[in-house]
Amino acid sequence: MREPAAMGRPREFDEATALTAIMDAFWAKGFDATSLSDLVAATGLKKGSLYAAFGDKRAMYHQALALYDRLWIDGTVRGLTAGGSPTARIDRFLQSAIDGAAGRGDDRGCFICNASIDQAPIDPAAERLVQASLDRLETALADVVSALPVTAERASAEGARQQARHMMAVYFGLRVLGKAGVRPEALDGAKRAALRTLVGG
Amino acid sequence: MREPAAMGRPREFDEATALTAIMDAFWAKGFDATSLSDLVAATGLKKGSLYAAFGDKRAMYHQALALYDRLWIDGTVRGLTAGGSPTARIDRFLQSAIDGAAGRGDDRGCFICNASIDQAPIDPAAERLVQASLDRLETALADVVSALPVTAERASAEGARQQARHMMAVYFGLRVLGKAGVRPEALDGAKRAALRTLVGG
DNA sequence: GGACTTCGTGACCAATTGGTCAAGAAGTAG
DNA sequence: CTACTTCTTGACCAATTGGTCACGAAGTCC
Repeated sequence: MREPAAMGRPREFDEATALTAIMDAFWAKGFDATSLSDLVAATGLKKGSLYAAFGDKRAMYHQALALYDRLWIDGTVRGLTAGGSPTARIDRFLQSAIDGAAGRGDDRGCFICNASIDQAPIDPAAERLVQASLDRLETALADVVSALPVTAERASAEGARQQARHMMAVYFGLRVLGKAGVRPEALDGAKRAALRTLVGG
Repeated sequence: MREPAAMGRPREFDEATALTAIMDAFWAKGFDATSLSDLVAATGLKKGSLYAAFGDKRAMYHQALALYDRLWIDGTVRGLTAGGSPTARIDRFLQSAIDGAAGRGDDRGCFICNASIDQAPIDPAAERLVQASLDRLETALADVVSALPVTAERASAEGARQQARHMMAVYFGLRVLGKAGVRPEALDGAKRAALRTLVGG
């Protein structure tokens, strides 16, 4: 945590922006399909600098996941804790999965979702990072669900947790279907059916 | 479609079992992480034979996806069209996503789900194959939903479609969460909350 | 100024990647 | 048996993979 120090030659590039570029690369193509040359191209740095600053490829991936958590999960959690009725917040949450999908331009989906599929099962450190993000999402969702009008079903904390996890599943399901190229209108139908769940008793 | 013919030296291996081995390999590790050597090891064949019989790596992947559709999606669709009440069938459907997950041994998840994430966005042929499987699942699910007691919500065919897509999303969401290592009990809670959706009016 | 430390660069590395091909083996048709 | 066709095998290929390292450049500290 020593800010000053820094003896010798100072770094010429900004680590934060470099890591953002790394995150974008991994996010877009996944761990295996992203080569060192991709990372070099994305950051504009040379391999040597990359290794000196971030460690090997796996370490870069982990730091990219952590950065995603700070940049995007943070934002999502904030979006869930404020702004409109509980239902509206959950609607926005699910809608973000639809917008990020087939809508042209951004077909990267959700980095956490991608990492769950291809790295979590074979990389314990990646799994831990993913789980941390999932936990934060689930907690935020549980809070929103608890703020909904009370029903028999969600009278207990456990019932609210279950509904929160249900919404998580819908969210990631929409992400998968979006990546598969399912039309946005179809995703919207799924979303509406899922939301209808929350109102009734 | 000529069964007889076969001039010259006959093949020494069974193409069907070889393709099954290929499918298992791609299913377990994804397209990028599965190397030709992996395929050679999985099938017991030499590279030359593999290429002669199935084409290049991408072609093998496509055939693996098609085989998965025949072997597993077929089975899932059958499980949805018979055996128990509509609710019980959907329960079984969702439960299969939970069983195939954190339960030790099989952490391959669902091949279609994996392919949606890593190949569908960059391989049009893979996307088509995935979509075909998704369509079959959705149709089967819509039929089951229509067999449920009628409610205002699913009075229309469109309403039933939406609920079917909702269940699809939950299914794939459970697959993702399962790959991320979420505990089976937590997945079960999400499943129960999702199923409760279907009963009420 | 000099001593010291860190950084950037490009050359270099072994291993693996997906893929091809010639030659011999093993069949079938007449 | 001969002619022909297909299959199997292993050697071979260029390109790329992730990763290292020595050396000169560029700073800080006294």
